[in-house]
Amino acid sequence: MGYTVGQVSDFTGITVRTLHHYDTLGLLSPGDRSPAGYRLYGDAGLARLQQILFYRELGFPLDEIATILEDPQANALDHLRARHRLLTGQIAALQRLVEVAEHAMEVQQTGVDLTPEERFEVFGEVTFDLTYATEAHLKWQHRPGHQRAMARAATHSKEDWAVLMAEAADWRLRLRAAFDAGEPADGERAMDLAEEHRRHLCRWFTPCPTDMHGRIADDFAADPRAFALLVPPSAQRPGLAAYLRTAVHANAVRHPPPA
Amino acid sequence: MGYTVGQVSDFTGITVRTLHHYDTLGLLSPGDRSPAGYRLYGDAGLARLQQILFYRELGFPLDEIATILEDPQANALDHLRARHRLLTGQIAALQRLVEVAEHAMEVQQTGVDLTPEERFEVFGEVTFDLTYATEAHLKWQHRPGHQRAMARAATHSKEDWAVLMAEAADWRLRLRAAFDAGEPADGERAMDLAEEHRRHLCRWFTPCPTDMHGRIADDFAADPRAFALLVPPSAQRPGLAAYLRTAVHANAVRHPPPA
DNA sequence: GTGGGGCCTGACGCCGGGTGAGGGTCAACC
DNA sequence: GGTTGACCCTCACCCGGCGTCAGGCCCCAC
Repeated sequence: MGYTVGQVSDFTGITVRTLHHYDTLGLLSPGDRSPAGYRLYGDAGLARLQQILFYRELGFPLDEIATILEDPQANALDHLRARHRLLTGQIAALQRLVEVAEHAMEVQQTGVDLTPEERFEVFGEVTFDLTYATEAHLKWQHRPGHQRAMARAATHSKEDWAVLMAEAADWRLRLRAAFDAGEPADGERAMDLAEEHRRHLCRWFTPCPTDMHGRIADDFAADPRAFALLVPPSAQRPGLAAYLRTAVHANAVRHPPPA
Repeated sequence: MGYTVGQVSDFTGITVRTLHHYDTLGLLSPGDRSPAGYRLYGDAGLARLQQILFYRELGFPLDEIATILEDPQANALDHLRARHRLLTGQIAALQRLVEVAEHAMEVQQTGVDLTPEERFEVFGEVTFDLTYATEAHLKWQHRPGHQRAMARAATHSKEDWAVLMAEAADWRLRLRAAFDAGEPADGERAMDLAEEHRRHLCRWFTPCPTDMHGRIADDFAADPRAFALLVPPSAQRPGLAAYLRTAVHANAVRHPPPA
């Protein structure tokens, strides 16, 4: 009379090892032992095991299950409430992560048709920092133009990217030359470069009125990681991002957005 | 030149031990060592660490992070997709658990105002199997009358429960007596007992027309755990649940529900 | 030179078991 | 009554992702 570990295992789907484990923990001890030392579980044991499995499913740690079951089930309610809070918290956390993963995937789509070698050819030193790009994506997702820019970027072919990046590289050289030559940030040459950048964005990513352009330049000046996507660190100068920002805003004043 | 573990720890919030761990795993090795053997991390190390933390947040195991980072980021997208599926799956599982927890809490509310001693006094041998009760709650939640019965049960005072359980105990004795005496299940005495049970439910839990009563009796006959809530195992007879079921259905025919 | 902080390596602990190794037990069949 | 194969026992190490000592070196300031 009494079920052996194997039988209990067959009934419940739980492994024999788990029964051993619960026995050594004192969580579920067999009611009896056969002369040969076999564990023998009675109906009470099975009932207790059901309870254990119930709480285990809800994610309770084993020792907490033990206290719930030892305690004459007075305050199971409190434990359940706590678990409920914990579970909903975990759900919220996971949902945030899902969102992050989705944005990361969207970011990763950029240039997805390129082979790794091509990607390296095209993006070169402007390495693709998934960490930051995803964060930025999350930050900017509600800003007008961002979705559109991402969508357009995803459709660029390898040749598009090559042309685009060549233009950008050339523009970078001229920006740095102006900066090094001491051209004033609100002077004509700097403003022309700002305007050129704005048109670059319009052509390749999204229509970019001067006010949007201003916000983008603000981001570049505020966050080095954002600026690094435009000008690789090795090609930067201290103050270059701020210089560009000033030029962009000056250009916006010179060339106000169409009404 | 290069940051020590403590400095990196300060920047990133990660612990020193974790840096050691990642070093021994080969996941993030310091670019250099000081003459004294101190680990020194450069900018490349910090960048890599950022990536690691990004993927770690998403729940990637460390070895998978290693392969993602070693691989020239070709198929990070595949990994992200897999992770996305996994995360959404986890969310769904947790939501099921939350539901279970909610129902368990509702069940546990029954007689919540009673102290453990009172609960024992009142429920006595009809022990409260949270496992089964929660399952039943989930199964029956969309059945009319169930919500109402739970709500009413939650408002019963200790005295209510005492009266209720005494009535039930008395009824159980008479049911068993009829069964033992060989009274036919569709005979008058059995039908009277069925009708008495129906009125008991009406009075204490929810208005219970004969068709609802029939479904309840079906459950008792189909699931021993359900029947155990009405008649404790020690007081049962083989076939008693089926006997009651027949009586209830016979009573429904004799006493059809008001149109 | 000495005190206090930071750094090193090495090793064990945690949770919920999985996965053996090495050996006894049980029922059935030859 | 011996063998086979399925079952059971205990003991003990293994996983991941670190936390947490323990024991000892390094470095700077007083």
